[in-house]
Amino acid sequence: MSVRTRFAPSPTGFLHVGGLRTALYNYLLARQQSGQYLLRIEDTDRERLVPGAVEKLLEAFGRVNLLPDEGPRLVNGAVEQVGDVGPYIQSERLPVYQEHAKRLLDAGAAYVCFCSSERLDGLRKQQEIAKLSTKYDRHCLSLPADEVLRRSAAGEAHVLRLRVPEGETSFEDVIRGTITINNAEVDDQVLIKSDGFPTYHMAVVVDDHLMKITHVIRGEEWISSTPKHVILYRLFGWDAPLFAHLPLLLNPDKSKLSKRQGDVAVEDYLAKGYLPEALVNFVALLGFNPKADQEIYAIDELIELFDLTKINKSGAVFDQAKLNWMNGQYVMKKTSAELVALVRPFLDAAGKTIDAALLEKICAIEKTRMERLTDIVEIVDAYVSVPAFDPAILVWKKADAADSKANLVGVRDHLSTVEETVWTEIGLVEASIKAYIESKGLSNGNVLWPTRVALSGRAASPSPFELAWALGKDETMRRLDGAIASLAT
RNA sequence: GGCCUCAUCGUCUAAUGGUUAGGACGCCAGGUUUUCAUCCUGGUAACCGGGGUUCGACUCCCCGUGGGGUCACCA
Repeated sequence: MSVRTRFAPSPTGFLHVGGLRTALYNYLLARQQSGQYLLRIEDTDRERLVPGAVEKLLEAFGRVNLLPDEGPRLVNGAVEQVGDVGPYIQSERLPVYQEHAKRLLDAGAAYVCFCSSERLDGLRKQQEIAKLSTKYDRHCLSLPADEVLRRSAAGEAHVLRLRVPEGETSFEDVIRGTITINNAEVDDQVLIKSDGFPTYHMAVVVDDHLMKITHVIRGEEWISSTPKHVILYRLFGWDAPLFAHLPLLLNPDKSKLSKRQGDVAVEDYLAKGYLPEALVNFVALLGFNPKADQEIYAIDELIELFDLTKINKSGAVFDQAKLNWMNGQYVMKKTSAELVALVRPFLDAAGKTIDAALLEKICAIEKTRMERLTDIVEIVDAYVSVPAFDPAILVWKKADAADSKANLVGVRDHLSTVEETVWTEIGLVEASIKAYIESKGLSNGNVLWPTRVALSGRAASPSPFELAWALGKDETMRRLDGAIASLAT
């Protein structure tokens, strides 16, 4: 039997980083086993519908390269669905749930309940005061069939509840082993709401079975409701899939990762200049460790090495500092041309226009200094025009103003006579300046420090060779002249 | 509170009865360099507590403690 996994989010309008990891693991397993990975939209809560949410979700999946094999897909901006077991959007599957609900009802495995939310609230309150577990009291369990018929025919609001059988329920979790719970702890869960929509518990079981899902990989918060699902599988006479409940992603204070303490949406991270592949790599290692001594993994490696049984049981703090480092690793590995393309949108957004050739040179030079793509916005300024700076920083710690000025003049004069081809390569600029220094019997520091500051306007910057190469002859000369003029003698 | 669940450096993790408890991020120090970044070297820092089992426990069992999840006509 072919492995089929699925990611089944409720459409909130963005992709949570925890969701990204869940989707990723589903994807990795499916790819590794040559199976299918599908996306299902769980939009059975009409009150929380977010317009355009599915489109946004698919767009995010596209950007992180985790588009599903089956399910909704974006075609020219519109949502279409591909696959043989659709529809993949639950609100389009109502008849399916109704039909299965009827099966349960006919078999006596579920019952109609007319209790108002007021009564339920009151009941819950009483149980809390009495320190009892808050469960439905089966008030409507034994309603006569004719009364049920009469009241529902009269249009009285009602729901369908699962009749939890006696005994205990256990299931295998690939990550955690056997989990057992006494059915007395399980509530008579609502299966079909009064608006005719199924609850998550009903829909997830019916859909996972009908969609032939073999592995349910989802967050740890679902463990406690899994017994309900297992009971439903049994009542339907179906085999349950394998369950794998992933550890939670945590805030630095170990609470469940939340918006309050930073960004949680993949879209936010991309907007902040993180690369999709870095984000995927980072998130893959939160709760999973393929090799123990390797941090950077290409997606193909992850596919090859992924192993559900190696997933950790405890929650993982989402550590921004390590994400930053990892992103920097990925940025460094980009070619300058790739970086130009990646960085452009951020410059555009900041309203900065810059010559393509210059930008590519900047990328080549600044790559190792960039942690996020947005860093480019600041970096670029110093190349477009010299930042204002205190002439005092032109003076190297082991020299004085007169020496710095003399050396700047010397470098300027030397560069003004140099062949044009020298400006085409960093190495040639370097060789030329170093040959000049040697020929005059000067020291590197005395010459290079002021030259570099003159070109960058900053105490810390790339080397003067890189700067001169990037800036070109004219701008280099202009900056040297400016620095010389600023050093009054 | 009931139920479920988890527990190795600050953080992400390796170790599946015998290791000086390893790696990575961060931090610190040194090297290279005109400076910064990169790079290289080194350092800092952990088995939650108590009982067992065993010749021997981070590893197995029990209890405790602490954390988390969940107790909706939300997913």
